[in-house]
Amino acid sequence: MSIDGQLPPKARLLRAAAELLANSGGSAVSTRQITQLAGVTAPTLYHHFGDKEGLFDAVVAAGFDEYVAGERDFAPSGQPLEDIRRMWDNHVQFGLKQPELYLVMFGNIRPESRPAIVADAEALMEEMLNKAAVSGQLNVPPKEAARSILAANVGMTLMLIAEKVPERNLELSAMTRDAMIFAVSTEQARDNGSVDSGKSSVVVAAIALNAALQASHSDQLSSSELKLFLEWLHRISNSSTS
Amino acid sequence: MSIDGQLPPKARLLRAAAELLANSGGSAVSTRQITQLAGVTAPTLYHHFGDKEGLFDAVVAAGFDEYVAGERDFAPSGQPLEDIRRMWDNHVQFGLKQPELYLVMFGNIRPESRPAIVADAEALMEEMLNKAAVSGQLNVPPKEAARSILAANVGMTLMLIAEKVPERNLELSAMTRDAMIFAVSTEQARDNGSVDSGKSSVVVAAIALNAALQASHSDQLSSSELKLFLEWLHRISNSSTS
DNA sequence: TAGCACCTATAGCAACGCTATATGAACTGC
DNA sequence: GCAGTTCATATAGCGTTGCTATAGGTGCTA
Repeated sequence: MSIDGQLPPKARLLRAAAELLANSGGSAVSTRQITQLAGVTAPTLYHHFGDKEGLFDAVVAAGFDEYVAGERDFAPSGQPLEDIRRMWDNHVQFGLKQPELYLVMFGNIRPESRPAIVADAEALMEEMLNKAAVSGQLNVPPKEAARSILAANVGMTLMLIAEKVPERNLELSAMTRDAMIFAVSTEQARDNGSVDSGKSSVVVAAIALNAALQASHSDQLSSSELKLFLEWLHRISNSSTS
Repeated sequence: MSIDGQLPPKARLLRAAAELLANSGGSAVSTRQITQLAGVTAPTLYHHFGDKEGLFDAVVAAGFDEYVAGERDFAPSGQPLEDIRRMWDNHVQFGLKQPELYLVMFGNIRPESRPAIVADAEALMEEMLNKAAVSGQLNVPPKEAARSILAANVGMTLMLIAEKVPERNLELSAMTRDAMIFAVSTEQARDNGSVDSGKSSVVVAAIALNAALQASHSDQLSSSELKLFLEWLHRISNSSTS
């Protein structure tokens, strides 16, 4: 009933915490449980991780690597918006496969305090959306698009986790996913065509140019010029989120 | 430093819990804090509410009444989908105005366990969507639509709560809201028209009829006939969430 | 061999949720 | 008017929680 295998105590603590978390069924996990399973006494935990939250952060960081690996594996299909769809589904699958870990990562909301991991996940999605923006497929600045899509993605995943397994309806996720992607994409990026979103082409072009410049680190302008130029573009881009 | 006013201990406990919750800033609130502020000893709490969660449930129930009151005040505009928009905004405003209470209500997710309050909020939205479905404005069964919209609504609200006040961007909420409503509505319900969702008119009609029958408790069919009929309609309706 | 980090254990603190038990107050039936 | 019952609150304390002051052991370098 303990984790051995000649591993150093730090690794044993991490493994014990992850294992207890995965099998906790949602109820709390105590430091005493963790240290006992790791075959270690209390102060060892605090020596290596500072406090309980530090340990959980470390577990989360490991979980995030796995999460990112899943996101990146699917990435380059050449169609950025298609990649966003896969990202969404991968996010949901990650949450349903490891609900307790997911809840620690994305379900621990506190007012005015964004966990680092959420910012990372958002950056990952923004990076992908940037490619869509460069090719003029985005109706909205990538940052805002990423934030909205991820919020809906997290909300949907949390709802699915809260539901009993046989009642989980992944079609709801698919519908919401497509609705969000549709909302942020330009008409030429859509299959069904013929929707006038009311956004002028200059705004779309500004969004695309903004994204392209940030991605390419162009040398054709001095850094101060570039800074001003980017700020100007940023203002135009943001005026699109009416 | 205590709540008096000749109120009975039960009411004082409720008020103390709500006040501490509102000012906790996200950190945990202990039963000892609550009972001390209420001017009462520990067993009194357990006599009236069973346990800590029971007390919080009672606080949440009171908060939910306030939430429902806000939702219902805005309700009957004659345009159900417009009412859904207001519902969404009201939900977000409620969350931003009382973030701690909101987090207890909607942020306490545990695997395979849906809090009663979520089901209530969903029923409230489903009720409203039913009106839209009756008039043929819904592309998707009301239950599924309510679940999806609410999931996105909660996700967006949680994201906004986690952001620092000056950085909260309500336009993201508006965009996501419109995207969700757009996704579940039929073409004739949309302002921009001319989008073919690929749903056949018979499916939309089935959804509308299904909603109308459930709302009216029609007497024109026997209960066994009605049951079979509803099941049949339900199957057609659900085939629309492709 | 001496000294020095590094790591782990012994023992225990304050705070937590909760409860077994007892006492007072209010109502009920005769 | 009084005993019996029920409701409501208090005293005191249990077991568990996250965390730490302190000390001892281990392996490396000088």
